[in-house]
Amino acid sequence: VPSDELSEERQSQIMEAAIAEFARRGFHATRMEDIARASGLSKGALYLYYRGKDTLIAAIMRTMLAWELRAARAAVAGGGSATERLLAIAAMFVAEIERIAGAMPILLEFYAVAARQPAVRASLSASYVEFREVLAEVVRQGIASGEFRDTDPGAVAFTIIALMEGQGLLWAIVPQDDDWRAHGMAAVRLLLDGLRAR
Amino acid sequence: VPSDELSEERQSQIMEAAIAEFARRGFHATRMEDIARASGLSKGALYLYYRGKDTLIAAIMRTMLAWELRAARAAVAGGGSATERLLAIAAMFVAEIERIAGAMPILLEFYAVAARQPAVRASLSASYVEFREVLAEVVRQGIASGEFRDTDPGAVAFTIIALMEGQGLLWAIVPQDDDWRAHGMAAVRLLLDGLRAR
Amino acid sequence: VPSDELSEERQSQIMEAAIAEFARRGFHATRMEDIARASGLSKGALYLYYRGKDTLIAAIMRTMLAWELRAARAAVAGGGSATERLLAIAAMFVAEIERIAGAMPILLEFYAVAARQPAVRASLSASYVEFREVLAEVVRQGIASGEFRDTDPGAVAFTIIALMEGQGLLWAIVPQDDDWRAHGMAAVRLLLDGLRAR
Amino acid sequence: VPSDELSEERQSQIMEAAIAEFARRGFHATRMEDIARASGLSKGALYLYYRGKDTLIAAIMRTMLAWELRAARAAVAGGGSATERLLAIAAMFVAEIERIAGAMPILLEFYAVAARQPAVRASLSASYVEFREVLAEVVRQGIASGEFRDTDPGAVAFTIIALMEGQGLLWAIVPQDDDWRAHGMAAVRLLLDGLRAR
DNA sequence: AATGAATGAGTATTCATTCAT
DNA sequence: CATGAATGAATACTCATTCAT
Repeated sequence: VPSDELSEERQSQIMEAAIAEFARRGFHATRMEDIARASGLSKGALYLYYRGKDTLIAAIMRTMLAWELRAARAAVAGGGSATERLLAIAAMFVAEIERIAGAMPILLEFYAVAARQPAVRASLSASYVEFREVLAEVVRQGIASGEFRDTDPGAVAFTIIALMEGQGLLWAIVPQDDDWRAHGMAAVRLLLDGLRAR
Repeated sequence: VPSDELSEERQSQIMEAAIAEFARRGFHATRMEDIARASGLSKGALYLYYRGKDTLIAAIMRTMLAWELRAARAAVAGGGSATERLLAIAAMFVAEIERIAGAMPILLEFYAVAARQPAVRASLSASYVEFREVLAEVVRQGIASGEFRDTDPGAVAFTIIALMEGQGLLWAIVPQDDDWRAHGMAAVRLLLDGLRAR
Repeated sequence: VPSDELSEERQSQIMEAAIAEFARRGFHATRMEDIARASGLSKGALYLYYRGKDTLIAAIMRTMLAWELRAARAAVAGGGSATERLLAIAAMFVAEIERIAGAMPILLEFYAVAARQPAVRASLSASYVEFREVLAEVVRQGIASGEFRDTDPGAVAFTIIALMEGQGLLWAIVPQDDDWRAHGMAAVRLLLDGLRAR
Repeated sequence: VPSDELSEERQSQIMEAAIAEFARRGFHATRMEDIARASGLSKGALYLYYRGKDTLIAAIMRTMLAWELRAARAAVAGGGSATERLLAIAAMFVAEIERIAGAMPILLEFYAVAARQPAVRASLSASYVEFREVLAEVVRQGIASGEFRDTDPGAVAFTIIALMEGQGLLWAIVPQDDDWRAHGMAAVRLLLDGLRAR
């Protein structure tokens, strides 16, 4: 089990190849040999860096989750009014979906796995809670500043996340709608309209 | 190759067992023998009524899709104002999610499959389009009656569907939140608030 | 287990269908259901008249063997000189091969089975011995009458049979040669020339 | 997918085991696991060197065909009169049959397969034509040298081949006759007697 | 560290046979 | 006699994983 800091390059080399192959064929239909070939390494080398296929899948899940969280925090960190920050998050989400377009099927398989494996579900759930808290805080600030009317911040956060996730889902299934980007943002504006103090 | 009207009872007998097993273990981890045992039939009998595992999965997908569509149409068919009818749809959706609670993991695997198989994606996509049209029509009526302000009906319909799907997704992943039902309806009310003419 | 004399018509009904199917697909690739369909009976009925697939195959073998033997005896029974009678046998053989053309692949599978199963080989062997004796007797008469020179009748009989069987084999494999019939008879004439007293 | 020159040793290792098992039990009754055990390799290794059972069978057929052709050419290549060379071929054939004694049932199954599969039949047919041409040429030389009387060389070649094949067939079926070797050669001498110029 | 040949557990599917009606 | 739904044993093939080199 190599541990050189430098050869963790191997790990991402493998993960990159794995993501590509998993996206193309799915977790189950992708053989370790496919990943080996795509990574330019040997089958045996894969097991030098990951304990096995399941471990590799789990590592990918962790990584993708980290990406999303990082992006979300970055969006919230930006300044501006509560409305502006929520819009920024929405925009980030839409952009993120487009960025990992090819890997989207993996996300869906990820969810499918999570729905069944408590351990996987737990980490996903944790990051959801964290994300929800981030959003709720923004909403809370909006209410405090008189920008939003008085509503349950948790419910609003839940709604936004559900909306974003649902958009990602539809995007993966429905034939690429040109209106996709517009619809995504329009959806959030509708929400914000409902939220605005009158 | 039995084809008696009466023995289509076998088909649902098998499908019922298959849904339970698939939900518990997933498409791949479920062996035909598991389904046989759960259905009280023999392995061979399964193949008397379904050409194979894939065919069985496809049949389940079709059936679940049909359930959803039927429920949606029923909800819209109810009378009342546009707002009332959209709320009815939302309530139906929440109820439906609870009804098929155990089968939810199947839906996620269903999406995962759809994201990769054009044929599956096509039917799912078609039912999405149909559903969107149903919702858009309600929105259009709401606008005509002065109940809603003037917005893009298609965008609103897209938003509602995304919201519903996202809720289902979160529901499957996040530890059963007691606020689930409340959140789900609150989310739609937020939307309707944003939609209401002022 | 029906035993009416009349319903042994069923047996030939089944055997006829079985021969056709076996010839088309081979012993192994033919399913009992194929035979049932071809015979116009139900799968269960087959087992009313034959204990099983193997029994049916054995019955077919017995029947085909009986055909050949009957034809051989008929040919020898005809009058004429030894040469004429041997030619008659050869002609009969050629005709027989053409008659059962469609069933020829069955004969080859028959041999393949016989080469491995002692019981099957035994009956085939017995009929070979009998046939050889019939031929040897004709040769013996030819020698006694001064028509043939003095040779080992058994060796000649063996030769003729080998020649006939070999012709059948080649006929089944080699693209239908138009010269087939001519070659077959020419071969025997060559033999008879070698046999003739000088 | 090993391809080293060295590890084609594996291929013959497997083929050798397969021939033994196929001869004992037949193509169909032999399971891949039987071959694996007999070869001292694992089931998986078999598929490393042959795409599957059918491929393995086809390879064996090709190999056995090549053996026969090589032996035939070698026999013809020997010098001597036409009569001597034809006798050499016959002797070679008899020897060859004895050499592959254990594999004879495979040859019969081979023929059974060939009678049904055009592709297999084609290669067998091609080698038959080639062999026939080799023999016909010897006969032609014998006629030219005045050793044989004037006959159709093709018919003679056909006759010899049929005789040889028929002998092999009988040998596989009939209880091992001690006279076998004598009969085989006697049969050819009869033919040559018929052929000799007078 | 890396390789890739070897392993063998795991499973969908087929089909001869049975038996309740 | 006849049916055909039901059974379950049997098997080719795949692929994650290991380990000698």
